[in-house]
Amino acid sequence: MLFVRDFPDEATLLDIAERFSSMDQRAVRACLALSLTSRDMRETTEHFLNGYGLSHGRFLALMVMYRTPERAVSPSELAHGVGVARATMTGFLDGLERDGLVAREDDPDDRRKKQARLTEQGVSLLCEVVPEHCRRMARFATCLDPRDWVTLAALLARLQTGIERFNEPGLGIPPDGEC
Amino acid sequence: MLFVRDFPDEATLLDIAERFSSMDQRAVRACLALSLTSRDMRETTEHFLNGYGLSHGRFLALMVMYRTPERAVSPSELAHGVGVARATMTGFLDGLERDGLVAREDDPDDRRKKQARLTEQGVSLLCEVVPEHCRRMARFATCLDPRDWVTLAALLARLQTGIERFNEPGLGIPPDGEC
DNA sequence: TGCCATTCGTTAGGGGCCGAACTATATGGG
DNA sequence: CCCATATAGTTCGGCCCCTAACGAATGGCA
Repeated sequence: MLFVRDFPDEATLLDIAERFSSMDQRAVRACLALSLTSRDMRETTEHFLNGYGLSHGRFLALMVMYRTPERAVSPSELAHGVGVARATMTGFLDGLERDGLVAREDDPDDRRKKQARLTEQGVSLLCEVVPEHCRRMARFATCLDPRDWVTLAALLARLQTGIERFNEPGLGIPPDGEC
Repeated sequence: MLFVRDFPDEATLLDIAERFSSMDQRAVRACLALSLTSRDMRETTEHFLNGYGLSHGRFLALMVMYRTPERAVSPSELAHGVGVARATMTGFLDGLERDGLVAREDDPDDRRKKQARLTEQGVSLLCEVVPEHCRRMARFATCLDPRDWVTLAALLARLQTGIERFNEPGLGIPPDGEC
């Protein structure tokens, strides 16, 4: 959680880690790996999408619309589906509309609402991106065999519940002076 | 890599995951967990640091200076140590200087350079934050026993090398039409 | 029916982060 | 000695993402 995250280089890392005599080196290394791996997964995908003029957030927005071609989707729904704030979705849609991938229309039933709809251009971009994206993911899934994926998920789940405990009342651990 | 990241809710996730018939569900779940866990670790730390008026990046910058009290550190070194661009470090230092935690001085030997130095106020803030931070980390390390931390690190390392392969020449996998 | 709480999308403003370009300085080779 | 090149720190503009606040519209309830 300290160094964990933006990974100064490994040497710097271990140097810092030394100070945490109370913390297991193995945990430090794993946390570092966790942070790095997550970041790299994200960056790789982002880079792939950038090649098509998309960011990850924008791509997810398109995917949510793509999922339900029969009906248009409101910005709020999109925001919820993608996992960003409504204000953020406004920005995404501004960009997507500017690029001609999406059209915003008024909702005839509720005059507060809008509806976002993929344009033909948007659909054809997805037809280009999605299959390649699928192939990449499928390939990535072969890094571990199914048993290991399950193990990984289980370990992560335990970390997650550990993190949740942090956000509960602060069961104090006796201070140990300095680090 | 697709949905992996900003975690639309679990239901949406699995809904999307269905389309990837070629991809193992177990891998999808683990990737989602990976993304979520990393995000939560990060957020928890960030929240803790915000309570002291720090962001994670700023905190790391302070820590890099704290490590070598005997000599001042240049912004470039700091940027490298923390893992951000030089331009980003300029912003951090602006904030830290404004808050009186850091002083920027000219380097007497090289007039291009500056030197960043913790002020007394900066040191005393760290004295307040670091011990608590250590306790938090030590507590977090107990989520898994050492054996499991090692397992986790090993699995993540395998993922990492898998990701690296993505950035190499594109060994094409035959397209499979639609997803 | 009239009013109030809620929801909609948006705007404003902030922080984190980046790359490119700029200025000042340093340095090595001709 | 001079100039090309490299490096330092900064500035600028951009994207991602957030919260807070807003006006417009809605819907439930007195």
